[in-house]
Amino acid sequence: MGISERKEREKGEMKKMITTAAMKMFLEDGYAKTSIRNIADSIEYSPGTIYLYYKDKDELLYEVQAQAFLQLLETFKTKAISKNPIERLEQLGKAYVSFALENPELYDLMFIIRAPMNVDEDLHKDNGVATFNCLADCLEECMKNGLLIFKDPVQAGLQVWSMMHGLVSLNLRCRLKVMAIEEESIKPVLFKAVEEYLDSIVV
Amino acid sequence: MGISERKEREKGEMKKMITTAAMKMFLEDGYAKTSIRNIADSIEYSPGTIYLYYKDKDELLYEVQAQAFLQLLETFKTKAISKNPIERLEQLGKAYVSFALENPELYDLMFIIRAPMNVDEDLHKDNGVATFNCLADCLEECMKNGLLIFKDPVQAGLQVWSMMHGLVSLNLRCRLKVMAIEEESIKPVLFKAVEEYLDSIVV
DNA sequence: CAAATATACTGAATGGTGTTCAGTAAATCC
DNA sequence: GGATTTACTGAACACCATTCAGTATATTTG
Repeated sequence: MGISERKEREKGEMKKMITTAAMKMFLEDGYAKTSIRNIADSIEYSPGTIYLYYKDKDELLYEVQAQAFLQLLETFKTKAISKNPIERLEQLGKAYVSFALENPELYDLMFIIRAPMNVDEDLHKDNGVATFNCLADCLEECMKNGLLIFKDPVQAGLQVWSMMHGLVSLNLRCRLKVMAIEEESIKPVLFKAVEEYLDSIVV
Repeated sequence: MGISERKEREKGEMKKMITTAAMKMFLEDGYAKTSIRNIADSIEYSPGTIYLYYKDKDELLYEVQAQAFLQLLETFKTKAISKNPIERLEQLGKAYVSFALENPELYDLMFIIRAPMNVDEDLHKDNGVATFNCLADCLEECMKNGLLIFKDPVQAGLQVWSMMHGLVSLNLRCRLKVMAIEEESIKPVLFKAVEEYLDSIVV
């Protein structure tokens, strides 16, 4: 019967409505300053209704994080298209840094809360994994052709991602202030860092 | 007259009493779960009293952060003592990673909140700067002797710090899960990363 | 079709939060 | 010794996340 299907669909639409409003408000006002009440207000439902669709505020955040990782994955797919794996690696790195610079609040959201993939064994649709694999695959292709200094693919992924994440997260937390880098030169400085670093890991 | 001096001293003692309790509770229960009321309770004063010494909860955090940076600086000074700047660089890197692994809550506290040094022009006693300079000085000495691949000292500091921060912060936010690194091998894997990376930047 | 049930939603209530401020009591000053 | 400054209190304010008895609508059953 079509009724249960319609119900399912309506449930999905409601969840989307909530997450869309939540994402908008998280980005505009920050996670901490966005209350369930505010979200409920903005979609014209009572606060209790949100709890019929999401266990708590954290679960709402996880949903938004999943969407954010998907967004980053999309960026990778459109910006890192070179057939040459080394070139593609640079495209990935710059896409990552650009993403963080252009969506600082979103990037922050993706890394605020500890253990967002803590449902552990659960088959939590993990966009984070898919996004990381985009990088891992590229590194693997580079290494297969002996183009990188790494011997261990785990180390390769760890080090490259750490460098990218380190660059953008130190910037987002304003820790670059201690290096006296002026605001307007941040982007070129970070891009230079990506280029120099990637140059330093090709054989 | 000695009265105002005693008052000054007592004020300082009170501030220390508050920050000590705050640090303890931030580390035990986390920043978000620690309330001004809880802190007041633990030192047996009323909530209002805390506001006579600190403007708000954030200012309390900044104080704790300053102390944490001082603590990291101390770690650097005791663990990075080699005369050889390249050796010292490795000691610094490992000290940094160890510090984060051994004090995860503290490290988190140092990088949770956006713009902690946002009093800007104010001569906010900046332990963060002093700590970073420890690294910057070491890098400068290496570069002066032509031991590193870097040409620009700013890039050197940025890249090295980014790698260290990236490694430990991805770990703290449980983002290493996507690489399927087992819990017990995290420390050796991170140390290996530090060694490999530093090897890759010496000429 | 009507009664029974299931679903979707409400909004007040609970027990918290950061922060303020009138009031009080003690210490210091004149 | 009276006036004033200082240190502190704790109730009050405006929020917060979350829960849950109650209601109204939709669906199913007899």
